[in-house]
Amino acid sequence: MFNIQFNKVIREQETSIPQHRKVYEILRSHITDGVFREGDLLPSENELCTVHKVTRPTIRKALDRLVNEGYIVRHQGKGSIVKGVPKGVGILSMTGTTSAIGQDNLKTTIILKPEIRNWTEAFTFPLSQPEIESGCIYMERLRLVNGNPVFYDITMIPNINLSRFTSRNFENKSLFDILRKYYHIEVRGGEQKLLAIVADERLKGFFKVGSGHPVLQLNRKIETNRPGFNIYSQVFCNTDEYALYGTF
Amino acid sequence: MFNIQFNKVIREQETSIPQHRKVYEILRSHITDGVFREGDLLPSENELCTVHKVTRPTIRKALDRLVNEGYIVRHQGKGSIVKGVPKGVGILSMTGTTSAIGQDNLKTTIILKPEIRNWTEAFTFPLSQPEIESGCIYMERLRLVNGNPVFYDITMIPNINLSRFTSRNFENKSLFDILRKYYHIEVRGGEQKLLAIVADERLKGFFKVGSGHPVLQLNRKIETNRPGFNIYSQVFCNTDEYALYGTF
DNA sequence: TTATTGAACTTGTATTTACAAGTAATTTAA
DNA sequence: TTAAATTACTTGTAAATACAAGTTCAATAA
Repeated sequence: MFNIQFNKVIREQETSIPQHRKVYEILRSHITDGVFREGDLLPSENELCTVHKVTRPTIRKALDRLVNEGYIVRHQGKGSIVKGVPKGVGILSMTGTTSAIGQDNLKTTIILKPEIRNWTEAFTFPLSQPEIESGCIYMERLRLVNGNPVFYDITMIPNINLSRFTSRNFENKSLFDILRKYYHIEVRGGEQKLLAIVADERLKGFFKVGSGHPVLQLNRKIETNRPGFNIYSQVFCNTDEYALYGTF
Repeated sequence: MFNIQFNKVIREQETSIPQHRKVYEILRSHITDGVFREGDLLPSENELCTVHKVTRPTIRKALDRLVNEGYIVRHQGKGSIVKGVPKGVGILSMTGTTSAIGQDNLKTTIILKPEIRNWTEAFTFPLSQPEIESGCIYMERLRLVNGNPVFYDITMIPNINLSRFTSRNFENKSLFDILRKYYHIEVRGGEQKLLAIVADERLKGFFKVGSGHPVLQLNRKIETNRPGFNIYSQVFCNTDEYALYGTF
């Protein structure tokens, strides 16, 4: 009796992260890193139980999340089959262009290095008082897919507790990876507005297109695990070659 | 012992739908129908247990899904708070324009009544052999929001076991409600491609816009609970007045 | 009166147990 | 040899139990 208590305390000292979440993270990384590949059969729930030293409901909670996010499908009687990394989930239901396209074909040119600015509004999204007071980090980037300029995005982040942020290198790196790795900021969800516009002079220059060219515009507010810390971005896409793809 | 078994058998004769799903459906409909409104505190999990005569894990599974779909948020120590019907989830992560906009402001004009056609492809999505062989039901509609033409959509559905389908009335009604109600077909998920185009002659006429007007184009494949039965649709949106809105 | 404590709620996590139901391969009977 | 039945897996559902942890409010002590 006392032993169980004791072990629990020890475990929570180590992490305080719930078991089902840890199992989820492990399995997820095994899929993204290619340990499990598309079509593979995951170890059975009971096997996972013994490996991770938890019970079935805990394993199932981890698997539930993987199903929800599209990493696996489950079949009664057969097992859990890896669907792979939800590819196209990309820019519509995910957060960055990097995760949408994949790092290989994506090159990033910094149009405007991160700098600190004042703001009162972010792409039609209203700001909270703390957000306004802390100011924002402003950045402009052009993304090239296979050498062609496809995305032009403006990012605005509240300047709260982000030491050395403006001096980091964002070329060919995911902003969200950096936020996760160095600042423990994770994306929880968000909202977006989508519209079709005609390229203005600036966009015509970036995308190397003529007059009257249609461009897809995305305004988004991205919510994080840090309450009140939202990331705002405006993305313009030239969809001539690459349509935006998403699943739901 | 025997009694428990017995009750279970009876229950399953009645429905065969899992308890957590039934609770989910009830709570969901209570939110969509306005029994619970935005900001309301849902009955506590224990209260729901006694009301629905199930245990907490079952209730929690139902609530989990409501959280995932954005109907409620939960706060430890406080309770479950109703967020309302996920509005903007609309056209980007949901299925129809009706559910995106709401029935009130939406009027539908049938441009081309449902008719049976042959098909070999559906908006760049490849078709399976059974789908090709069964033919498709083809339909064109124009949707007006507050009197303005905003959506023009083409729908293609495999002609499998849909008796009296072509004679049904689709004006101001959700196609997906009809499929759910009369044919027990439910949407499971789907994929979509998004791009910005310039309005052609036909679209210029529908949307009453001039030359060079940008239009948002959506090609989507919608998967259902009936294996191999997919709905294909192509939606054109005039985003001048109404930007597409979505959450993730 | 004001700050603090504590009790009574709420949801969050986790285990244990049991059986239902689908799948696949093996064994058995024709 | 072939078809049917068995068995040994798999995931799906559900209950009963326990405690952790956050919230709220009323009772208590300063």
